[in-house]
Amino acid sequence: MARAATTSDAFNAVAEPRRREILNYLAMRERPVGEIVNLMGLEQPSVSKHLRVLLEVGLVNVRRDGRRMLYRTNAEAIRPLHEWTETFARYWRHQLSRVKERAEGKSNPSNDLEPDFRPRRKDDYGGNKN
Amino acid sequence: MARAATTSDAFNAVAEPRRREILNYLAMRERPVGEIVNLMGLEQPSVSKHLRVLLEVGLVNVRRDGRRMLYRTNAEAIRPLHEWTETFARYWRHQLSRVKERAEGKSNPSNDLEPDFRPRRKDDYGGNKN
DNA sequence: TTGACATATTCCCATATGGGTATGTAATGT
DNA sequence: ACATTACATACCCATATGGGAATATGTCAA
Repeated sequence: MARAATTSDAFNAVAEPRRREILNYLAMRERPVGEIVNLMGLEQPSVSKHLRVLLEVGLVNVRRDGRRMLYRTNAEAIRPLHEWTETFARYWRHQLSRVKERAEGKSNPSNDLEPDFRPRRKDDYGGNKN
Repeated sequence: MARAATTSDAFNAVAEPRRREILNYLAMRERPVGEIVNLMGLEQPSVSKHLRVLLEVGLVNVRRDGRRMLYRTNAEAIRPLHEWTETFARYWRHQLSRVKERAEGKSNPSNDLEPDFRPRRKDDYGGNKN
């Protein structure tokens, strides 16, 4: 199996930075595709494809206006993400105290391998690479 | 270019449902890898690989305990996601009124192609497929 | 040292990608 | 009907994937 489709849900759709950018643009007001193409330095087809993904997961709406298609962010669809992250809020509010303690000096010399994890390999032990 | 690496940021890392599941498990308390393997129906190597991704983007911490590795969610790293979604909160709070209006009957008969977008293709017009 | 246990890493492969280029299609103007 | 504008799709390709199986590494115990 490969990675899940970007259209499988909002989480996958917003994983792409470009799409988050688009959602930001389209949140304040609806815009035609061409305008987004100008705002971002991307080719029109790429923008259209991103919009398609966003549309499929319901993150944007469209409306036709003559030959233009006016897209707009459907904020409602972002709510599930907000709610999922919200369930962790109580934890980071708790962890604040712990993080502060640590910053104040009680570093744990050798235990606690933290933000940069461990060496991938102790040495080049000659496993057949590639 | 292909899709961005899952390790490029928290957004990409949490796009994978399994990883969100893991984050949920590890939020309440730290757990050894084996326990996660049992909780989810996955092989140990897969779990380790997911944990690696989460570790690289700082979504979890590790601590060694004998031969076991105890992982735990670092809620702090989820905050950026929470904040990004939060910027849309004011929009969905606004849109509520609009959505209600629509539900109450003023449907826009033919304009407004909405949650199911348009036909991909009018007919099979014989472009050389594959 | 040897063995067992707990994890991590490597190797495999099918699949979905995002970008660009080329082309199809819909709506408008003349 | 024809040209033009505004998008959408098709096609190509390099790349990163997630899963399983096999294997390596690290730690403790006897």
